[in-house]
Amino acid sequence: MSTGHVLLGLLSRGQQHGYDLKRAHDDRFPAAKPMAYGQVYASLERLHRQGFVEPVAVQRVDGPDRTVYAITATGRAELTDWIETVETPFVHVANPLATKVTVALLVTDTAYATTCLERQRASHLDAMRRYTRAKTDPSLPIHEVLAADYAIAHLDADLQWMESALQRVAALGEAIAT
Amino acid sequence: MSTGHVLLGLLSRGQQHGYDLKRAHDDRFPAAKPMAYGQVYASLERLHRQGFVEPVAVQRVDGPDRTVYAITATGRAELTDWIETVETPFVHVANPLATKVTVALLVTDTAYATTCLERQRASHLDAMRRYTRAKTDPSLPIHEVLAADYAIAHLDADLQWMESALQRVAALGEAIAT
DNA sequence: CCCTATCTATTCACACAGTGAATAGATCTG
DNA sequence: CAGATCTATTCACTGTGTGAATAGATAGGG
Repeated sequence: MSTGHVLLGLLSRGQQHGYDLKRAHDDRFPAAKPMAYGQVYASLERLHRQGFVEPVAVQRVDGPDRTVYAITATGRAELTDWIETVETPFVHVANPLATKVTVALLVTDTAYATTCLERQRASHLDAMRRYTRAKTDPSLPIHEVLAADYAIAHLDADLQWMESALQRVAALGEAIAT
Repeated sequence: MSTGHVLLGLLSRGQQHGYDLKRAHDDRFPAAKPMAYGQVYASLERLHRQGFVEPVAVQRVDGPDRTVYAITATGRAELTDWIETVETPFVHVANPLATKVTVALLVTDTAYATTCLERQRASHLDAMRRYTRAKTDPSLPIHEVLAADYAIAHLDADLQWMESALQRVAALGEAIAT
């Protein structure tokens, strides 16, 4: 539950209510997808149920009620634990490109799968160019630079995989036909 | 709904019931996470509700009832549509490594975040070595080869990103402190 | 002055995705 | 013939996320 941990991280800097948490998130993680309000309150409820977070006040200032939450000692422990845990990459390799190629081979033939892969490669190359160009802007904030770095590196990884896959589509097709 | 499309793909080869679909999936996607039975039946129900799939028979041969499903014309259309749709990569860049680094910087300081990143790097290097070694086995089935290729390419991408990030942790920390 | 638009803050109903255990008939094996 | 195993499905539950609805407060414009 990454969103939960992100909220805990934000709360570690001081108590806040849901609305502000959403805005703090979108502010501090500008490259990430904006958090929906519903998501924030649902996550807070889960965190509360787990004892990681506690409502400390209900204020009514300039508007509707706001419930202010604070991180608990347990929550802090959970948070540092999460930060210190090394993410184990790829227990099972979830490869959406391979999934689609395999399904394409199930449904039709090698030529078709090849075409789809090639179109996907073109799209990736295009995205790659966009991110590379974006990075030339010297005023780009650091978050965006790192986001672009990440995108470029992984687009390149996908491209490498697609090259490798294109060379083996025929063999894959045979493996599937049997 | 990738699982739904995979099921449609399997059904495009001929009608089947849930139990066999699960086994066909695990067979044809050996690198993927095995599908839980519950997931299969739930997905079939969703596909049915959407008109992509239809129960065509209830057999009772050598055991309990089995409901056989077949793909519909609509389902076939949906399937080829999905296959032909190019996946748009990274509308929003979801970068779990960056998320954790940012949260680490919110909670503590640059040195701490650096340590976490370095440990993550070590773990990635280790995984990289494992997959590289696995690939030396000449009898490795093609699915596994492609899975290893994918894993290696993306582990490398992560490693590249981590190098880049390590050089900028200080700057990131400052951006966050403000 | 009041009407509407906007901002603040939360809630609700809903959908999808996935897990683990339960159920239950049939067959095999000692 | 008792228990294990295989076949096939269902159930209750959790987590995650979306979009719309609700509702109070305030600011600006005709």
